[in-house]
Amino acid sequence: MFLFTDFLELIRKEINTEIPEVVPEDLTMGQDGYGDISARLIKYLINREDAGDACEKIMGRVKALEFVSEVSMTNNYLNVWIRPEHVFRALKESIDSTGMFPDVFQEPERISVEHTSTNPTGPLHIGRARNSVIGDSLARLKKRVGYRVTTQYYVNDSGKQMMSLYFGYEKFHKNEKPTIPMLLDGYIKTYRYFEETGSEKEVEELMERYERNDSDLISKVRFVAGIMLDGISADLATIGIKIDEYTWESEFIATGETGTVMERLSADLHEENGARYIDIPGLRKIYVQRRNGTSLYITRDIAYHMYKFSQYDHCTVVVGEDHREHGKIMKYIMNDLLEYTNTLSFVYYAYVNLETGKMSTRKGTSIPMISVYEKLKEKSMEELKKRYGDGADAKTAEKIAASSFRYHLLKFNPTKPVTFRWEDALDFNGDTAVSIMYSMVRASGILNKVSNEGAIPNMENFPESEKSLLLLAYIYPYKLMDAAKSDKPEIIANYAFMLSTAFTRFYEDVKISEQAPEIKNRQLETVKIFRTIIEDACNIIGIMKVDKL
RNA sequence: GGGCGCGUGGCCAAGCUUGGAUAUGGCAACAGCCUCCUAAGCUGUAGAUCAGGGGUUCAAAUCCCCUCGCGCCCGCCA
Repeated sequence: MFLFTDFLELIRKEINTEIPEVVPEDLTMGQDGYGDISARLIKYLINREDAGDACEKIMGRVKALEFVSEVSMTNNYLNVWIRPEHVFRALKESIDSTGMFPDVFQEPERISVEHTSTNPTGPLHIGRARNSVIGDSLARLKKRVGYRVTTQYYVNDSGKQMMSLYFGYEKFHKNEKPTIPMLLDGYIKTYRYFEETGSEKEVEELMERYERNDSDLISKVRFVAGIMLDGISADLATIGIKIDEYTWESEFIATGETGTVMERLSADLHEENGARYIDIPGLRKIYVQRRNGTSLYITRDIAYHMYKFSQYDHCTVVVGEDHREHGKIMKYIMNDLLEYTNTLSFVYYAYVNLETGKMSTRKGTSIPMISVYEKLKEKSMEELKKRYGDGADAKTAEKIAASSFRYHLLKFNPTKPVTFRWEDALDFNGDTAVSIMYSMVRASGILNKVSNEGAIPNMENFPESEKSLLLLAYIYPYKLMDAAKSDKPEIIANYAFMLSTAFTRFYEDVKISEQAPEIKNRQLETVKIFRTIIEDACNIIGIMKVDKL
């Protein structure tokens, strides 16, 4: 996966000669105020008679490592101080030779990340955008650690909501040239019409025709859905998200794949009044075919996953928390019933609420992602004008808007419900994309304005602020591995903010342009290291690079 | 009713997977810092019964049980 000098492993090897049970998780770096690296040995030492002896030996061995300057043993923790020049060199060598830290090599696994997959019944709203932001960052993260990644959007064009969209167009706007606002209007009116008439019969009929593979209807529905979908893709593009593959759910009906699903599941099928279901241990009956022989959502989703498994070794799906049970069922069906060895994982997120309550496209209470983006752009432009007057750059405002939007939705643990507040979304201070971008701009400013005078860099006298920055930069590979392993892109978002803060402290602490040439040259390299890593991390979480702020 | 998720300073979060040394940040508040590589920044002060109770352990924000509060799911919908 990664190729880099692993100081933690080198220390662990020395510890293992005395305490073989110590695992990588027992060592932490730069996480607390004790040593640069700390090894938690208490649980191995507590019942050991020769603990003192073992510690003495470990300290001697670790101290002898070339990159270690000091060791101590406090409260059964081994604290190790690192010579910053070794960290500096490890970072610099990687960046000089490969342009990145850590260096990566390609993994053989092919991974699919499915995200967004919203019914194309309206523009992307901020709730769904949370899905997109998480999914896209996850895909970028998996790519960064070496996987071959494809992003996917599963277009649900065969359910009640899609039929309602089509029905709304036919009933309220027939023969007009369809546009997104018009379709949305028809959709909202349709739901009101259902409420007034107390019947959804017309749409149910359409659903049945659709299920029966009525090609004329399918092409008409697809046409209407396609207009909405183009709008969604355009919305996604404004925040830097491109989806590699769109798969239409109706395909699986048209090609007969849902029939294949029934065949493959035949050994596990039960029948009730002509409908078919499977039993999931500890759960209710899960119906996979209606009495009238048509397929259900889960049937088509199984067909979709059979397709995905034919192309990818691992599939990750980002879905709302209301799909938790569905996810569990899918895993059981794919791995236990259909006996696939491909792996399937789900990332669940809680919905975005408004202070006034829930969002709903059909009730017209959702906030479109694009309107938040526009407001962000507007506010960025105001701020830029304060600084540059007429020289304010609209492209920069767009990048600020896209980055801020993404960061705002990504930085929190997806399991926590978030309440969208305009004042928070439009804040550019503190833990925000802008302050991270600002640190990059400052780094670039230094590199552009302060020149290297050719002296041999001094490898001593690292100020604390520089050392902290280097140590934090150095733990990037661990953060990447941690985030990729646990499907948590927010770890990278939190890290990016920490790293940018460490840089800003260094920046405030040391005036690089005024340093002696041999210090200055080293510190310019430190800035370059920071810029390389922060750009790398920002690329994963979708924060864009700007020249000026 | 059953299942799942969440509960950390006034507000918003990190930490929980793998129990261990002073619970980490941001916003808001207060006090400072721009003739100096961009102050959308930095420094400092104040602010926490880690929802409550019980248990396991030498050690619990972290693991287990119970209670409370909030959210989600429990369809031949998607």
